[in-house]
Amino acid sequence: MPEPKTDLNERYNPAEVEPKWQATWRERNCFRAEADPSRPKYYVLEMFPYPSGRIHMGHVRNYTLGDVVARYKRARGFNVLHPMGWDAFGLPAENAARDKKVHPHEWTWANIRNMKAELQSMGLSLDWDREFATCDPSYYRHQQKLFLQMMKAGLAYRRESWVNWDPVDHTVLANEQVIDGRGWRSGAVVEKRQLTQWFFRITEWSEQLLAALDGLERWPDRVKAMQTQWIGRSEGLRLTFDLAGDTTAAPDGITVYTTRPDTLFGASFLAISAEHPLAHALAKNNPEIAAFIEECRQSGTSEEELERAEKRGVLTGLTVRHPFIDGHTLPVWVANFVLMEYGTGAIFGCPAHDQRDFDFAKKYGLPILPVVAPAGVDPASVTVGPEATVGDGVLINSGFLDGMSVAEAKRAVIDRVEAAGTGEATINFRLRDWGLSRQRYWGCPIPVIHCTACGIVPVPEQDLPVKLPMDVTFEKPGNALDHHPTWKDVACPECGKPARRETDTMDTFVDSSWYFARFASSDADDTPVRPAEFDYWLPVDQYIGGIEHAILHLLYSRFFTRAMKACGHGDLDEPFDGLFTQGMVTHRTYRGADRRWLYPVEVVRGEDGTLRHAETGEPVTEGPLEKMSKSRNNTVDPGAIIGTYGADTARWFMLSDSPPERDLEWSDEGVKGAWRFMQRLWRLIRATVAEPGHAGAARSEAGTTLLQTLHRTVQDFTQDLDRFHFNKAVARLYELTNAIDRFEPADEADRAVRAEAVSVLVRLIAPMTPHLAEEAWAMLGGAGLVVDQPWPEADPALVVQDTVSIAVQVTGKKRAVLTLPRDADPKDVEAAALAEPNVLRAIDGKPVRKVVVVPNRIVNVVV
RNA sequence: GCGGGCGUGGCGGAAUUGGUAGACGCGCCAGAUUUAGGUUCUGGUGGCGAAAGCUUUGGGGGUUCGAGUCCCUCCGCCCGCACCA
Repeated sequence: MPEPKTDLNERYNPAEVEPKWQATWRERNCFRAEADPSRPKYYVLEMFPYPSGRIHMGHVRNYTLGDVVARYKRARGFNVLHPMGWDAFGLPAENAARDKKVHPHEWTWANIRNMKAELQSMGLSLDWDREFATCDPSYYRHQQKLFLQMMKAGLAYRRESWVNWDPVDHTVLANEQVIDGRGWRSGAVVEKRQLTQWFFRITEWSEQLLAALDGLERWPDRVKAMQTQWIGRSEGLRLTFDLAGDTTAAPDGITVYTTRPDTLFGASFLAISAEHPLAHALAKNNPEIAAFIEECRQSGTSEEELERAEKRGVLTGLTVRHPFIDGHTLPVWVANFVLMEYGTGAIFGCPAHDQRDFDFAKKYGLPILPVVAPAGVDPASVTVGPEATVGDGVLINSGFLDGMSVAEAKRAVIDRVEAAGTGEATINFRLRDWGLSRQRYWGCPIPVIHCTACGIVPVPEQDLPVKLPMDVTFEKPGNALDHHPTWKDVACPECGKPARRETDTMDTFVDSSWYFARFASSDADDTPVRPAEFDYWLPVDQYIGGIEHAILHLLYSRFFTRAMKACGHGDLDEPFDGLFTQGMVTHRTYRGADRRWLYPVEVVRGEDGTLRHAETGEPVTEGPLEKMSKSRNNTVDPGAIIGTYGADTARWFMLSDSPPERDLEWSDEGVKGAWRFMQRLWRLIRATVAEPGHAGAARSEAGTTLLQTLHRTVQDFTQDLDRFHFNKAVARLYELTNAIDRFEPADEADRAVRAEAVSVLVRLIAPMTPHLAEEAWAMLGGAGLVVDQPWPEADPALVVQDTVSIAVQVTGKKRAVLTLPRDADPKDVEAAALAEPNVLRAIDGKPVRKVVVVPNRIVNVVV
């Protein structure tokens, strides 16, 4: 027998093993994907990174999850597409240019080179041949082409509107990019400005974008709920009130939107937004209104301020006629709580049944007339309470509506208004068109030319791409394209006279709205996407990324996919068939004596258990778990972890313990645990290689048990991978490893069983720790590479156990556990249960009223 | 306020349609190996109890032979949206 002791103590060395297998995979083009209609495809995609310079733990988690799926599906026989690229436009490059005097182009490409090397050290099964960066003209020229096609189709257009202006980043932001009144990137309080901007007509598909959410069965409910809310569909009535008396101020009347037409008889005023055109017109001759409008503009829009803000308004002096009550008029107010962006920017107020109208009426002494008697309240004795009542009930004080339910009354009012021709039933959406103009240099140029004679002229296709000029400076704030001395000067393509290029660039979310489609044919020169490859690879079967894109990127991509279809690119509505949103990677935070944030590596735990600074020895206070971020200094560098422990350890730790959709706490102990397991597997594999055994002879009972454990593990592990239960899958491999370790082979046949178990274990673990698996596969003498091995199949005959343990309860309390043959006769099970001394003691001579026998599970004796 | 989700040991977390609560890992305790640290191995580890046993899934109630799981109710936490008419 060989003496393996010294060999066994030899450590697994990832620094040597991992680059070796990465090189082998690369040399053999293992992960190159080719469209092949004869094979089932599987498209795995993780949200592509912004090239900030370094990868962070969030990337490691994201790409580990995706890589497990990609490698697993590959072993299951799918033709897998698993590409990677770079979301490379964006403001940080311009900030770097300003601060470090390096051109955004240089900065970005240097970052890409660095991050690519880091990603490659993770051993991801990526098809790098399809790589592209969105800042490359070979990508954005196609985006410009798509833009022009969308313009032609009426899906991209230019108009003047109120926009969100970020005073720090000096650019406009889309509604989706304003979070609680602040810019999503800069955090600056957003201002309102009136500018002429380019928009995508996302509202074209409001209804479809909402309805199709139902069909996205493999999307998290949370994300669908957020998009539903964002799209914000409501059904109501658009109704025009005519002015009473002099109608010159608004000859066409004032149109309001309401979802409660049933409460029309309870209306006591009309209110228009301070941004309403009528309010602006009236302000010209009414200083009070002008002052109020100015005041409204300056008041904040943050949640907190709105909470405190009082409902306020000024009278316009106008009155309108009630459509159903002859001779009844309502005053018209300008009010601070009416939004111009929603509905028509005007409402009728029914104080009894809307809390805001109620507050407003209280303040200004307006009538509050209840018109809905809540269920269970006598219609004859309805009183005005301290709050508005908003529920269902029976209509009162409402003429022809009296006695109807809310739903019936809504219908009746709509019918009558439509018959009179003063309004119509309307479906209203909260969703606004997507403003895509950005006053920044480092983005995709919008390919149009402004000509004083011809207007807006698209850049002719043969002139694409409109490239960014390289000779730009960033000393002045604002748009470097605008500051460029000559770039914008161009001859009009139509009349040839001097004209001016559009200097706005596209929102970087445009770049990421179709990159997944480009991956299907990233080398296509003449077209954004080649139809055959688009049809074969799309949709993405499994998309993986952070929840922070629940609305932004995921909604824009759904719009873009429809827009591409409308422009003749593919026949697809929904880009992502399955979506998985991972949790964040968190870490403890630490602060030094002067409250400054400390890096985890600066902190040590002393012998007395207290935390101290590693160098200065000053006391350190431990803060809460927070998302890893530079502002908290609680980041851990993936490069350092991979350098010390190897990529497989980092990957294994990412998959262990925490379910992938939840936050994961990064801890040193956890990483060490993962590292120990890598070493343990390594020893097990070496021991097996040293004593492979011979199959054929009759195996021991313990050997059979091990085989059964093995096949059950294959079955359960596979199921866990299918369900994204990676933490449970990891636990099953621990259990299998424990079982193999505990197993003491009695003879050559047993050793062969162990060798078989280890061989299967290596194939199961390969998607998670691919380098170790590859090295082990080679040592075990497996043919070819482990990445090319088919997925192990569980033998149904070996999955079932011969014996089962059955708990025996007496009136619900466990008193004994029986070990019996599987599927034993219930009568025999009952008899065995009633023969247990512990059971008899618990029965204590009382009459047995009933015995419940659940086959192979439990017996409950009721006394 | 509206919408989504959650509450299980010291910690992360397991528990098919209701059927042995606490798998697996981390941490901790004890022992062995090692010159020592580290590594590795063995055993233990929800709580109370010497033990038999009792008790335990945020609190309370219910349905059931049987509830972490279903129903009612209360409490607490997280996430998203929000003057959306």
